[in-house]
Amino acid sequence: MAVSASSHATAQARRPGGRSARVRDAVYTAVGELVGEGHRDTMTIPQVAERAGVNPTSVYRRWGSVEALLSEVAVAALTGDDSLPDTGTFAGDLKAWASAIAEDIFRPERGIYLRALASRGGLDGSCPCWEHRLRQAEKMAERGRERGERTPTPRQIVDHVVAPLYHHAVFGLPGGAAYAEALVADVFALAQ
Amino acid sequence: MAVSASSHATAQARRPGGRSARVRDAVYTAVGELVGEGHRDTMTIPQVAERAGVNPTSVYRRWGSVEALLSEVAVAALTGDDSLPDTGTFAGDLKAWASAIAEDIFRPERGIYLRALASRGGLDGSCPCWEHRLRQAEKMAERGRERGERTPTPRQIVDHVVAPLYHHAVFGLPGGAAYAEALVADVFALAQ
DNA sequence: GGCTTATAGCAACTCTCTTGGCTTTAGGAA
DNA sequence: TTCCTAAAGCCAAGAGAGTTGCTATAAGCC
Repeated sequence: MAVSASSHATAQARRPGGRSARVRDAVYTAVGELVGEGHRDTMTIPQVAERAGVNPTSVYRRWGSVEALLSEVAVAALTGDDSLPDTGTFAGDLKAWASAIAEDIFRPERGIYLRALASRGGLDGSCPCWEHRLRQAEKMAERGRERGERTPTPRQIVDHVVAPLYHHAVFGLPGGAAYAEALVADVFALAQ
Repeated sequence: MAVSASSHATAQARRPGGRSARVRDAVYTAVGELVGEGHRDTMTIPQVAERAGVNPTSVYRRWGSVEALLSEVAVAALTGDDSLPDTGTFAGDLKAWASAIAEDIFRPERGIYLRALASRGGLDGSCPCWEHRLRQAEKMAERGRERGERTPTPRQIVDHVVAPLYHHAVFGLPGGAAYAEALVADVFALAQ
């Protein structure tokens, strides 16, 4: 899946539809397409620029390097809208959430984006998608507690469910629904 | 710390001391030095070759790209000898082991190697250092069980201690002794 | 409607990575 | 010792990435 031209999750568009915004969208889309077609390793700025119908100079000036560009696109793609499941129980939510994450990040393209982010050490010493997951975990746990359920802490949830999943995805280790379930089962034991 | 010239953990030296081995060691050392001096991002093959006193062509032919070279050096560095603690109890072993890992991988250079490995998705779909950690976990758990202690499974140990540590190291998230201890405490709860 | 400024486009140039063909060297075997 | 072969060294050409100074354009504002 290419990154949609309308996903400007990170860049603060002064005015959507302005020239800068159009260029950025075209570039994001081009990157998404190239990655999707498996040219991640050979991708260069002139190439991206050509496909985006944009002058290479513009890309050089705005992003500087393929790595910087890629990780920006990665953040946009990885922090895109995903809804939090609401099954009525914390157990059900966590299970659904974990398997949704697993299904998402073990797709080849997601792996590429994840690795692009990883290879730069997140982004400025922190990782947007990690924060994102932490917030989701907080919300899930809070909902559970409001219902009177015992839940692990948000930190435990991300450390013991999200981190192993991401780790496996990043390092190309096997991972899938069964793996996610095992992790969830473990983390439940913590709340008992 | 530069990678020692005598660490050929990966390459199968036909005969240590042969010309190929010398070249490889010189190149490994050069990479280690350059990384240590903070030139990871600007490092090129001609640069490595020059510092190693080796012809660039040789490096191109043997490794093909900086990324491939770097990840090979990374594997050598990351799977180097580290001894398993033996404190007499599983709890002690695990605690010591986790904090040793944390202390190791949160050093900047280790992070670089880890990321180099991550950015290529491990190495051929699996990650040598992960296997390494799994084997260590197996050994620790086995020793504990032989003493009649209750232990988490090796899979639980790596998933819930090693994975979060590595994940934080790779993505530049904060992590240290306190973090490692929290993880260990969690994983103990699993064995109760 | 005209002005200001940030940003994109353009064109020419440099630079060095990368590759291919060939020669030379040195390990390992007979 | 002598030969065989895999791997390293050397040289030279080319290709394409990346840069820079300048101009043109169009948002945003008075």
